[in-house]
Amino acid sequence: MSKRKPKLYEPCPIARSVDIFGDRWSLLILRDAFDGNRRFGDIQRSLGVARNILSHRLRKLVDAGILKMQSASDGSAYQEYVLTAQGERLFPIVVALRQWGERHLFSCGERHSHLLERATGKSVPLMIPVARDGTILTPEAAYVEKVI
Amino acid sequence: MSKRKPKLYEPCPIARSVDIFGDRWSLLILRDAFDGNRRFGDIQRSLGVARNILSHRLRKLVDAGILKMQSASDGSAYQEYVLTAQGERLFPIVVALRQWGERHLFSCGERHSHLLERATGKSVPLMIPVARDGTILTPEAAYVEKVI
DNA sequence: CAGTATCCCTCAAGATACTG
DNA sequence: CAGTATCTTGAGGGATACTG
Repeated sequence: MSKRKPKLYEPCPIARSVDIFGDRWSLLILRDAFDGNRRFGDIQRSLGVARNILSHRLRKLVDAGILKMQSASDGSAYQEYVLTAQGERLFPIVVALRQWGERHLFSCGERHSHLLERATGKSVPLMIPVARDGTILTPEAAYVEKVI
Repeated sequence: MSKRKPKLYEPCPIARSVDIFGDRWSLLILRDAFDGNRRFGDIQRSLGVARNILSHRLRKLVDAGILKMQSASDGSAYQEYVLTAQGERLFPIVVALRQWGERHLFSCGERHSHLLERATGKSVPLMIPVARDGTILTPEAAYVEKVI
């Protein structure tokens, strides 16, 4: 990601999203946030990322309104990084990514982590786009209306 | 993404997904694929990406089983890049990304593209994770079972 | 048109030392 | 512990010329 174009006016929501998460670590930081990892050091150890990089990414996510800093809940003097309301709404993306990965990125006997419901202990149902009439929305049944 | 750790055994599906799309262009290429953009040159112009980079990304996506090359449908001698079945299952991720971006990355009067249903011309309902009992699955109601 | 090859440059990322 | 500062490296990316 160098020598980037100015990125003047980007009318595609996906393009703007990629501007925020389109790197090696941001989505993993968000995964950790949903898993309840709030402290700098915990995230750093969990990801194995260099601390200066983590510092940059956290700042970027805070600036984007996805995370916020607040005083640590355990009374220590330090800060925690927690999801904002806007950040919590990334849950569908994280779930969709995880479900796709669970299905397609592991060979048959290979073990991997699972997303489960706390209430039942069973796997979360596959998330699928639904149309207004309640049927499954296939890619062909949707289209993107471009702005002029 | 330099000096990467060997990435020996990565048990998290999101981490593996990020290994595939965790860059500036792959998600945009997939967006274009869902929009029906199949030709190298069309994608290149659409994204404004350098051709050598696009070449690399396309190969990576083909290697990952997300895209496949096939002869052009218009009878020309060239190839097209189209989604595989596995690639089509990325639709939820692309939709979730787009919906989140539509909602959070544009200021009030700012125009942006919209995802619509072909049948009705209306916007696609917001995709939300649902639990087995049919209720909305909140982040707190789910957890990740790690492998040992 | 659809790429590949080459060159160059920037910056993400890593390692480590340092500060409050 | 939670970062910041500094240095280094190399991969990602851009531009362009070239080939089938």
